[in-house]
Formats: sequence, C-alpha cells, structure tokens
Amino acid sequence: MSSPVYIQIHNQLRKNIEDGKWKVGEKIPAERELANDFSVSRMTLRQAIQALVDEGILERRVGSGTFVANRKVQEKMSGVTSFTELMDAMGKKAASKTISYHLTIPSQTEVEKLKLGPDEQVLRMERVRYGNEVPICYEIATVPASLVQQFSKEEITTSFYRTLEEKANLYPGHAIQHISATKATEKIASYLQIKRGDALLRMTQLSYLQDGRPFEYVHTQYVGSRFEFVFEK
Amino acid sequence: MSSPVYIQIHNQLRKNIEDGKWKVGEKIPAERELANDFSVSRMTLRQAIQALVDEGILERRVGSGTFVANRKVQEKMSGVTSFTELMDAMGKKAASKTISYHLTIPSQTEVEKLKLGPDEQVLRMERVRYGNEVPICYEIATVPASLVQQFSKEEITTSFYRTLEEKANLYPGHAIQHISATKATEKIASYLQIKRGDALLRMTQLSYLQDGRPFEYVHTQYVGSRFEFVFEK
DNA sequence: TCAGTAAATTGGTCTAGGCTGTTAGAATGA
DNA sequence: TCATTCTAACAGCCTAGACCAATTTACTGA
Repeated sequence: MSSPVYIQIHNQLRKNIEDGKWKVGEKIPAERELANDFSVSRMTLRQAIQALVDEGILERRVGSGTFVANRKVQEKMSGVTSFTELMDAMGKKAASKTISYHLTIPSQTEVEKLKLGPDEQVLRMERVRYGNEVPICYEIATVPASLVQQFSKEEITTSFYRTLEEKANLYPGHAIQHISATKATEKIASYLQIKRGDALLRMTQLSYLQDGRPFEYVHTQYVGSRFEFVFEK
Repeated sequence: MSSPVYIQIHNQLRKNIEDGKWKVGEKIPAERELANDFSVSRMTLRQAIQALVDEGILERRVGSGTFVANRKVQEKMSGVTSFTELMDAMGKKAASKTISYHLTIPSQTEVEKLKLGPDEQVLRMERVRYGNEVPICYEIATVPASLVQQFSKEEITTSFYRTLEEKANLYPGHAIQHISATKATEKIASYLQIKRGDALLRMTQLSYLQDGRPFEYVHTQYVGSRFEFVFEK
C-alpha cells in the first residue's frame, strides 16, 4: 500500500472493531502500546485514533483510556450506509431485483460527477429494492468501468463496498447527498407498485474514496409513503 | 487562558478571518511562518489549522498554501440552521408570512413529541417562507406555552433561538429530523402557489435543549421543485 | 522571447521524545 | 469496614526537528 501509515492504521483499527476483536464499550490498548505494536511514533498513531474519534467510532477518556463508542442508530446514518444495513436497523428483510446491469457510455451528468475521462465507460446498474417484499426504492448506480473490471458481477452486486476494501484496498471516504421530492413517472410507478404521480423522495449520492476520487454515483427514488430519512444534528 | 494552545490559536486565526484581515480566497501565511509568529511548534499550529479545515473555513493546497475557503451550502447544514441562514447561503432573500399564531391545545403528536403534561398548552405558529419572493415552504412550529410566556410575539417570531439564549439562558442541543415525501393538498398548494398533488419534501424536526428537554416541534413542507437538502457524510 | 530546468516554498507525514492533568486502584490509616 | 491518600497508568498536549511530494518561482540557455 502506498497510502500514509496513519490511514493504514486507521483502516486496520476500524477493521478490528468491525471484526469484533474490540467490542463496543471495551477499552482498546493504550496509545503507547499500539504505537509500539505498529512500530510507529505516538504522534502517528494519534492521527489514526483522532480520525476514528472524529468519525464517532472511538471515544477518548483522559486518564482512563480509549474506548469503542456505542453507535446509535442515527449515527449509522453519518457513515456511508448500505440499504441492507438500513433495513436491518428497521427490522425489515432486505431484498433487491436487478433490472439491468451493463457497461455503457456515461451521461453528461455522470461524466461530470465521476470526473470521467473521454471515452471512459461506466458500469450502470438499475435495481428495485424491497423491504419485507414491498418495493421501497428504484435505484440507478453508476461506477467507472475501470474500477470494477477486475470483479465479477457477483462481487459487485452483493457487496460492492466490501469487495472494494478487501480485493482492491480502496476505502470509501465521504459522500454528498442531495435530497429533494418529485413525482413518479409511469415507468417508475410500475416498478414500485404505486400510481403515476405519487410522491417520491429523490436522493442522489456521490461517494468519494479516501483519496478524494469520486467512485460511485447513485440516483435513488424512494416511495414517499414507505420510506423516510432520519438525521440527528 | 487555560485552554490548550492550539485552541487559542484556532480562535485567533478564526478571528483574523472574521475581522477581514484574511479575505475569502486569500492565502494565509505559511505554517512555518505562523508557527514562528505564535512561538509554537509546527505540529501544534497544524492542529489549529486542521480544526479550521474541518470546519470548512480553511482549505489546504499542497505546495501552494492555505487559503480562506468560501463556505459551501452543505457545510452550513451541519449545524442547527435557520431558514434565513439557509437562504443567505444560497444568495436568496429570505422572507416569511405568518398565517396564524395562537395559544391552543396540542395535538396527540405534539403531546408525545414535546413530552407535554396534561392540560399543558402550546403556542402554534403557521408560516409560509419565501426565497426571493417565491414560496419555498409551509411550516407549522409548536413550542410549549410554558416556555414562551415571558416573551413577546416579536421576540418569538423574529429570532426565537436568539431570544431563548439571551433572555432565558436556554441553549438548543441536538435535533432529530425525519424527511419524507408527500403530495400537496389543495390548501397547501394555494399557500405555496403550486398545483394540488405536486410533490413536497416533508420534514419534521424535534429540537432538544442541551439538558435534553424537547422544546420545539416543527413540521415543514418544501416545494419539491424549489428546494433540496444537501448533506455531507 | 520562450521553453525547459533547477531551486525554493509549501503542506503532508513522521520521529522520539517531554511535560501535564485525570483516573482507577492499591495502600494506608481510622 | 470505611474513608483517605498515594501511585502508576493513561490520554492530552507540545516540542524541535526530519524527509517527502506537489507546486510555484527563478534562472538559464537557445
């Protein structure tokens, strides 16, 4: 890996937490100890810890130690959350049906958002997602073809983010969401089993890798009566 | 002062920007130079800079310098933001028209959300808000009557949050927002100068004081085609 | 004059420590 | 047994450098 050491350590520490090596509420090893384990200076390790604290994953207590914070549901919203996790949190069974999946030429919007080069192709996926068998949203996800050529359809559709991390060592950083409201077209209405003209919650999300490269543009339309976003400020 | 040096420097730097010593887009002195000016190590100064970068006030460019950023809209969304500030950020002139304003008996929802006692009354305000003379949203705000009895209508409608802080020493803490989509009723449509059935972005916000007491419940319906939320995750 | 190259400047990362204040727990005394 | 005091461990904060990579600036030769 070529990324800075403190980013690598940051990812490793997060992995330890995700893998359950360190559980919620537990104290993680002392800074000096971890610095020694990773063979870096304490300042470097502190940078990694600081990042996790900023993300709300860790919590420092002076004189006591650094602990794994217990994330609230709404805090999950602050991370880049998948539909599956979202449905899980609501106690619903997530499912999805792929409408289309193919390499193609990007739209003007996609070129701009994903900062694509000329002649660069994209992988575009159309999906309808369900919670407890009921259609919740219609989604179009676009990623640069260059990023996913090495992966199988299986690897991309089931858990794209995990595949990126594990197979390509690429880590999602921040994302920008725009949320507005619109009405269902005839086509969307049929996919979502609603009436034409029904209210939809429209979200576009542009996700960036840790190095700042945009890597995924998703346009989602949620059934207004079946879905809501919850944010804590 | 007893606060950490990097916090003191952070405040001083922010002051320089607010006072117009460093203008938007301008380069601020180099890290090494500032570190020398403040007589601290570069690492300490970088902590102060980092905080300002996190707040979106400064912007770093490797090999070039650190610049005063022009704040984007979505950055403002991270705080508890007023409609007026929001419109300001978009370069629009904010205005509002009060539809109704009276003490009344709360609805069941309001009792639950605001944790009202039996027979406790509320102040309910209906408003239409405008940006550049165009209707943007229709809003119903409810606060417990007990909280606002000491204030004039003027104090409440112009700047409720400021009044709370200055006159009652009450500080807003966190808030929870629910965002969904719905269609305009005949009544709402006429207020917002749209057609019945047009898509609306529906937000409810329950705001809490720093001590955890809920103090304001706001139900807002934004014209789908004239407004969007932007979140950065 | 202009293009190409070298040097200086800048932020990014990292080291190997030091000192301070807080905290939990052990030792001590009533 | 209970309360107090002491101590070791901890995170917070800070220093004074180092080297790297990106960018800008200055210089040099055609």
